[in-house]
Amino acid sequence: MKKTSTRDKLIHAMADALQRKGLHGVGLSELLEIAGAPKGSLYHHFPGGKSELAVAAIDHISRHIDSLFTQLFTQQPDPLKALHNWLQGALQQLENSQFERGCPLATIALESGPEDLEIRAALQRSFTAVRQALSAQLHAYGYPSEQADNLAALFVALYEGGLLQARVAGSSEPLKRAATALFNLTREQFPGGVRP
Amino acid sequence: MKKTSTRDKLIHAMADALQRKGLHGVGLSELLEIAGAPKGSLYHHFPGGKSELAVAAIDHISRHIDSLFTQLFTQQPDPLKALHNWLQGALQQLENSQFERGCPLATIALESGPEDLEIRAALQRSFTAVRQALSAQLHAYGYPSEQADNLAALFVALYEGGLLQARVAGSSEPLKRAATALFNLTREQFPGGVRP
DNA sequence: GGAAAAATAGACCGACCGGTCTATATATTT
DNA sequence: AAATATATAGACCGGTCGGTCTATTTTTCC
Repeated sequence: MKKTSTRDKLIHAMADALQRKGLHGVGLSELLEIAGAPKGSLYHHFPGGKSELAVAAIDHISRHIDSLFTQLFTQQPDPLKALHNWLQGALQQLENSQFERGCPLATIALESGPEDLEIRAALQRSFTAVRQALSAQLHAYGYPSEQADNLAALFVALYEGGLLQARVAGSSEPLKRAATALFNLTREQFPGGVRP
Repeated sequence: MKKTSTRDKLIHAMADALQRKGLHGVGLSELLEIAGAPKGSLYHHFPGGKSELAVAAIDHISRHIDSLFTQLFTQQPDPLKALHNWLQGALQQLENSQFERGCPLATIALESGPEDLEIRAALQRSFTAVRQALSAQLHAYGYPSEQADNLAALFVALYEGGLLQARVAGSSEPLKRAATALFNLTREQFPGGVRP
């Protein structure tokens, strides 16, 4: 009862490859083998070829992050604790994959140039959405919207920069340390001002 | 009176390419054209080919960062202010290049897999050195060494994650916001405990 | 100035890249 | 069942990839 369409298998294969090695790091042949599809299918579903598939994968990943967030913030109403869980999950995934699976969008974000218009647009949409979702939660928690925006950007930076460092180090330590530093700092400051 | 050796021109071309497009984003032909060197010279100076050149470029970049740090921390004894200047400089460079030049090591850090042994080792050395240099400054400023290590990792994450977000956004805003958030937080906490 | 070493030069190579094209099979619709 | 989309299949292509190899020039050193 496998219902996954060829199209979805291609998107999934690309998404996985993006997380592991980035866009330039995967060849079409590898992608097709993983997806179990012939070349004709790829260009039938994605006439734009590799980059159109990449855009579809980015959008897919973006939706996934979205649903992950709503889940996290529902389970844990305190957004700072929810963010802590988010980082924990990402770290878990990184460790379970021998430090291969970091942020699924970071690599292509750095690989892509200004000439890759649609890829860039998709990435921009996704990152903006993440920051907004995060900021909204912080704002609802009590942070003034300006501070919430700033803190959202900082948490995304912690996620990206922390995963990158952990990947290079082959150890979770850098991310854990960075997260500890930030959470210690936030613990001493509450939305309205100083701790009661 | 141009004294730059072919070897150095190759390293420089590679370093620039790594910052702009990463390792897989550049071809040897492009590298050679920029450096104004023939293929024979490349394989004379770097028998290991592209990846050996990449390692040399990483080491070069690492030394550059080192000297930049000593300069920054000499000009500005307060390490937090020095770090602020560091981020400002990186942002300047990003803006001046139409958001093409981010961290020179980040892209290859995400592209490289566990099979790229020497590249990984070079990256690991470099990132570890950066965190250590930074932590030492914070420690000398008064932070207990544990906290200094944590804060160092957080600042590197801010740099990496902030530049990545700014690059994707085509705007300095995300990095500025993240930096503002972090500096506001640190301003309220001093090494020994709470502000006097 | 002549031998040896270092560096430059670029033709050449097989492998693989992303992409196109035609043919066949499978649903879908009438 | 016939007709028509839709999807699968993979041979094929030109271009570029990183890398090798031989020949020549330049520098170094005695």
